Amino acid sequence: MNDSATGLDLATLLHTAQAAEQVVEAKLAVVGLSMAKLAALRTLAEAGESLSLTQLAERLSCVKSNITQLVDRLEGDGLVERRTDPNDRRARLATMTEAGRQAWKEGVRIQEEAERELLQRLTTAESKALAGLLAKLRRR
Amino acid sequence: MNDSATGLDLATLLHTAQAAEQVVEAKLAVVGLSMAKLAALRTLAEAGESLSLTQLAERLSCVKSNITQLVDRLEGDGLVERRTDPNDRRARLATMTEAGRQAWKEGVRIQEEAERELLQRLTTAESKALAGLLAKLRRR
DNA sequence: GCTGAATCGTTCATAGGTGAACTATACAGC
DNA sequence: GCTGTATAGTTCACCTATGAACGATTCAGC
Repeated sequence: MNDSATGLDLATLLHTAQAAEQVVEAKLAVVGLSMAKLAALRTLAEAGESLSLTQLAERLSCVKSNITQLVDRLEGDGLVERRTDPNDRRARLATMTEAGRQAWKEGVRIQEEAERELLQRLTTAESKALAGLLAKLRRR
Repeated sequence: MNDSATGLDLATLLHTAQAAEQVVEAKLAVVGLSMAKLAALRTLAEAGESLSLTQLAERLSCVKSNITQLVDRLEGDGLVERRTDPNDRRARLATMTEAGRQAWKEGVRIQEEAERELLQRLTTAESKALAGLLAKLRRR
């Protein structure tokens, strides 16, 4: 309706991102994962050690109550365990189980494949251009 | 982690869209609206008449159960009313109230202003380029 | 050592989204 | 006219996300 001069609006950006997300989400669902769960597993894997729920919340850029629920679901799936922190009795440490490590590897494989497939539609130059434009939108 | 050659990944696209959405969402929240609510009001306004919940679901590209809840909230806010359809006793027609029409106008104003502010960071040529790249990603 | 402020995780209410199951109604074909 | 199937909307269970309030700890400063 607006900006007919440029052809770009927020709805387009949102819709494109959402569509891309749903493609990946659907592929991950086959192995019982979601992008939220995979992001948590990846964070734990990259940390190389257990993380408190607060650390997890910081690294995933979300609030603590969200992590409480996400770890509940991951624990229900047997991918993560809550352990007590010997140094701080307030804290709970999220620890990946062996099943969690397997799910993480499989999930990363699926996600990277889906991503490659999606970005294949753009040439290298186009990908660079898109990355630059998105960075400009994100600034500040 | 991957595609270091292009600098683009799905996370970047998702994050950019999400950040832009939150900016608009925050401004709409000031007048008690959200993008979901505004989209429903806009759809009713553009239709120029009452729409069944199924029609609303189709035009908003979401499932019926979502519309049930969204209209519940809009009705709670006094922006929309559920009326009976004289031609089909199964259907309920979502009708904008006068308050809904006011909220729609105000919401559109806020959203367009936020959008203009955001897209100001790009030149006209860049906007066109971005629109084209997004369309390429969306195709199929 | 005690006390008050900060931090940790949980719970709750709210918001937005999905899909499956259900009731009520409409309608085509016999 | 009846019957079976399709459609309309709701409810429910689930997932993801936020923010406020809360009990349990920790810890700085006195």
